[in-house]
Amino acid sequence: MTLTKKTTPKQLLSMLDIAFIRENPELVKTGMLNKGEKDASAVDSVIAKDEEWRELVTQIDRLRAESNARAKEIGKLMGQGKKEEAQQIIDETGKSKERIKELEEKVASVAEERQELLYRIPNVPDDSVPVGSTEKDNVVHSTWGEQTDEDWRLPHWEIASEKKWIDFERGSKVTGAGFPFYIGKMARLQRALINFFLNEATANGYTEMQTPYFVNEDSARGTGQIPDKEDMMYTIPRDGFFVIPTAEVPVTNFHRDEIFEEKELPLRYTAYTPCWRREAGSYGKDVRGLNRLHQFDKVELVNIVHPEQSDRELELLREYAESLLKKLNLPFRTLLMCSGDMGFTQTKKYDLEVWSPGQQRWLEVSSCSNFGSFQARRMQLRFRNEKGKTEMAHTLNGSGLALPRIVAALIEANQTEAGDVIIPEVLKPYMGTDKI
RNA sequence: GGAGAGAUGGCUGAGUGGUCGAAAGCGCUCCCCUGCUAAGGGAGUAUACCCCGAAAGGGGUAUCGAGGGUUCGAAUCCCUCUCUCUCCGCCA
Repeated sequence: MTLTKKTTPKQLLSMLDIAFIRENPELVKTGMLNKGEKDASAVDSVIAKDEEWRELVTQIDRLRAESNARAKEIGKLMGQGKKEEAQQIIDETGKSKERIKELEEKVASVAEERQELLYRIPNVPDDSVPVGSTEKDNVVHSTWGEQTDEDWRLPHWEIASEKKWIDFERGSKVTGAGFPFYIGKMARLQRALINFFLNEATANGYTEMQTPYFVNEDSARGTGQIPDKEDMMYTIPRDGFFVIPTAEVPVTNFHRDEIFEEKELPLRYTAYTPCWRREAGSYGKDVRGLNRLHQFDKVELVNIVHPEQSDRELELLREYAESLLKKLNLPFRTLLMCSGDMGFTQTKKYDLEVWSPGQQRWLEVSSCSNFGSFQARRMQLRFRNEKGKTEMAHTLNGSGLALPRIVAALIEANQTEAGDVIIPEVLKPYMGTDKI
């Protein structure tokens, strides 16, 4: 692994490869429209702007080459003591300097315009992604377990408040809505799930990490939270930090500006962190109980892989996340997200939704995504291929898993009519008890 | 928080205005020699972008923590910022 120095000046940051856009404009436009963008004119604009940029760069490079040659000649003459001849060349040089300066200013502004356009172009969906506009167009990839429907089952917030397991009111007092306290056995259950998920991940080849919970602006940009999802994050303006909305941000940025040897791939990391999300605009039944919080716990999985492996890796990641739900014995379904519902940065995405028998609805507990080279390009995360050339790696991530909705479903699915909650087999060693 | 020192290529580390993208050593790759568990000789070994070329390859520009300035010319001089280390203070 090689650490390169600051290879990501902002004006060079791109998301899709400009060369790829240039060569496949129609493909990129179609992808953009399928993802629900209103128009795809940014594609033509960026190609035109890039053309302009390249012409300017060529001009500047030529002028600089001339200027460098003159400076070298002066150096040589000075060394030989021919001061007058040197002075003659110096006198001739003035004008080209001004011209270069002028062009440099121009190229900087053109580069910025080009970059702005480039940022607006989303990743191209994979061929296997269904074209669609809303969540209704998502395809059910598979389902597992029985979707129970029994009248006596209570929603988790009723059970939890009855048992004094989760205190939303005091959470509101101490911090605000969406910041609950977990108490007693429920705190223990959280800890049990975190340990279970981390142990499963490390047993499956993931390297465990503990990460910073605040990141700087470059990192937020690297994984695409900026400018795409800036409003999702809490900020610490005084120190210029962003509070992480997911461990994906610090973990993926861990290798920013690095070049790997091909044999070092794939890299697999897992990290437990709390996640903070502003969730502006949410309301109603969506935010009831544990359904949507401003702070929640999650174990995240991140893979950095060879481009040829990423399709397969996404399936492995999905199967791994599904295996956790099976071990917890929680019925779920897996959705293949349609083009319009999958987000700006992904090429393909699966959502895992667990069945909530107390609420009679599906709750998303994991999202497994392939980003292709999109994030990698932004972060300059590369490897040296067999020809010795540097190439962008592919990145994937997935939740494995997010806790609150697991807890919700688990409480509701495992409640007995006597009012107990049965602990799933795999969690018993962590809980030290059969039921709570 | 106070005081000081520093930031050069994968690593160590030279270089205080002129053929410096950067000495030397280490590491790594390839070749040669030898033949014995180790050594010797040679060559190569940063990243990004632009131009030419079908390609192989060739030409050019930029980068010595980041940004700006002085100069015909900056790793070297000036300014701002960031980070690291040492000492003091504080602290889980």
